Amino acid sequence: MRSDLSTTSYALLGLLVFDGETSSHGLTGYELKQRADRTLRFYWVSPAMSQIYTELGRLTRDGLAEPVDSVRGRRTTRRYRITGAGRDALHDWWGSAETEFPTLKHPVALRLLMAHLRPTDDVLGMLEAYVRQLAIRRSELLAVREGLGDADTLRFPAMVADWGLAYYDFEAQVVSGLADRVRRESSAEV
Amino acid sequence: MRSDLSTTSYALLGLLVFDGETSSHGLTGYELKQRADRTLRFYWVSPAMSQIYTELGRLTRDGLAEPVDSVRGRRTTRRYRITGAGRDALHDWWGSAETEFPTLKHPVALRLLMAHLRPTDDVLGMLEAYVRQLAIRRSELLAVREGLGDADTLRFPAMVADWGLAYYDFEAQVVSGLADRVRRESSAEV
DNA sequence: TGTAGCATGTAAGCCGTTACATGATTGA
DNA sequence: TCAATCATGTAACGGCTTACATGCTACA
Repeated sequence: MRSDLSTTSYALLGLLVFDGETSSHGLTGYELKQRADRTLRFYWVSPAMSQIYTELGRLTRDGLAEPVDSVRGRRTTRRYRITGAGRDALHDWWGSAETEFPTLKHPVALRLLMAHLRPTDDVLGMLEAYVRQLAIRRSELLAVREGLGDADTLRFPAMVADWGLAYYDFEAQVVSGLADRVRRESSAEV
Repeated sequence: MRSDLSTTSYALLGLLVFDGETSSHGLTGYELKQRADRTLRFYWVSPAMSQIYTELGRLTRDGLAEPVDSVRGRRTTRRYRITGAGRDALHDWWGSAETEFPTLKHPVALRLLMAHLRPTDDVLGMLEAYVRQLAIRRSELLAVREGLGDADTLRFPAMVADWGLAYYDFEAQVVSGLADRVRRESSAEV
């Protein structure tokens, strides 16, 4: 019953709580990974499969989730549901632990910092590649957003998705501007 | 001479290359940590002291940095400089390894996702606390930006800092908007 | 019949943190 | 003289990834 979980544990518990509200009979580890890939990925992390199973084991040990084995053919799959204790733990975590400041690991910014090491074309190439990646991410997130619709139960996930879309737009705009700045300053030289 | 370093290693090597360009006699681990706190922190991570020393040991073993012991009083401090091989390794890394997409760990977004678990005031309190933290971060980064000035040698670090400032402004604006949305939607209920 | 996707786990190992341990120097 | 800051490291451990291992099911 000891509950001193990592934030990632609570994130997974959060996915289980949403599932619990739609009267399903729970999620397999595999399904949980898919949900994480669709949502958590954009503003937290999507843990590896092995990590998912490890966390489900821990949540079960702590009584925060419960497994139900269901047999289908000669195969037994294990579905997990959040428990009452799990709901309580999630609720408490939300309110108690102070909310840490976001952590950003930004390889593009890191490389740009040292861009004087490389010719201008390399720098522009990297920035343009990032803008292309942003467009892909944005379209993936847009699909998620559209899947959420305007249902009241999903208003907060929808807000988070909107936030993410705005963020990708912001990044694309800033990076395009930086690329212009690099182009201008390099042609001004000689 | 084996060089298969983590991105954090290259980030530190990047700090050493900047230092090398200003004809200093190198940096101590302690000073390197201070530089990381002023710059890397905002878009990568600022490693723990113990990590800094570990990385410096590795860079030295690989011939990418070299230590120079200087005695002052009864105290010997060890200053590190980047080597030619270190410069080459950094240059190669910049161009070779494909630039990964940024990773965001955003506890505010994560909590907002599950905001239906808590009363409106808790949600607003969290969002407002984040806006306050953003203002503090912004002012810290602004001080860094002003310290960079308009020198041509520091134009890329300046670009990155400008980007960061714009990002903090974006976040503050979006989160304020979300708070308004939460307020409106909660007063509309009953 | 074969392959892609569903499904579940263990083992090894990296990266990074906190805790621990130690001591010198500077300045109030 | 006392506290803050400078300075350097080791040990233990947590979180997470990749690699490894295994097998079922649906469908082309």
